[in-house]
Amino acid sequence: MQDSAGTAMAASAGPCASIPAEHMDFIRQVLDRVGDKWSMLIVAALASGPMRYTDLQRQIPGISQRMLTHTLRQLTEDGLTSRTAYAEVPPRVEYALTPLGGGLYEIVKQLIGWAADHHHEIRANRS
Amino acid sequence: MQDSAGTAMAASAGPCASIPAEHMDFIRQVLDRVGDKWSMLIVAALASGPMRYTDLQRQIPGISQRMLTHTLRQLTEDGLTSRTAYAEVPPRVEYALTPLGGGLYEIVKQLIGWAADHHHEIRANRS
DNA sequence: CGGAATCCGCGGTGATACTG
DNA sequence: CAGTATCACCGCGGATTCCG
Repeated sequence: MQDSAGTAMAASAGPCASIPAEHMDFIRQVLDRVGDKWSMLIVAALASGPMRYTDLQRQIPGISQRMLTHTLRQLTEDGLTSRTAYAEVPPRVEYALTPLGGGLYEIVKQLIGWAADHHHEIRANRS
Repeated sequence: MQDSAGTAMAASAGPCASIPAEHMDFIRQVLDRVGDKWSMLIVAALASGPMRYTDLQRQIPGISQRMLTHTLRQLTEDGLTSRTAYAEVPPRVEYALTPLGGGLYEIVKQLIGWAADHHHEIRANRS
């Protein structure tokens, strides 16, 4: 189990520093899912509560219908989000974070926080 | 602003649930960098200490020279890694995590830990 | 309203060969 | 050893149109 605020990881070639070849596989899979263009944004948007399709579209500027549908389906297939369709008129579909997706959001939240804290340093280094 | 339904996140004190439009931009930039195919893997590999070019190639199975060079350059441009060339024969170049990169690794480490903990659930959901 | 289907460009990615 | 250069692929992702 990895310490939450690891201090001296450089000292030991521990469990995470050198990634075992067996772990590489699913790490890559998770990274590919999480690291695609929209997944994290959707997870972050859903963290404030269930949302409808068009709400997500408004919440995430620039996302196309194709990518919203596609990413939502992938996330739902992986059990990170849930899809609930109400057989009404007009039709209504709500997407929500599952407990699993909520766990991922905890990581995403930190990544977003880190980005907010350090993006100016990164920008400065780029110039 | 006359929002129709989404008053929930407008008043929420949540740090990240509703991402302000101004933040979207650099969040996307960080995600694009961090979420590409190899960056996190290189950061994780470098967390155990400085490494040479060929060491990284051995450590990260499947990465091509092109992508290793390319990603390393991007990371170095952003100040996440440092490049030190020793003018010797044979030439030796060492890459290392900067403090900024070390901070990112703390997040990456948690993401890897999360992946290790839950990848079996994700796999089960996919079937 | 909530999608599905189609077309298509761009760039991320790998393979290979060459260089200092 | 540590790259650079060039080519070619293919699939991500946007725009548009149509369906239940």
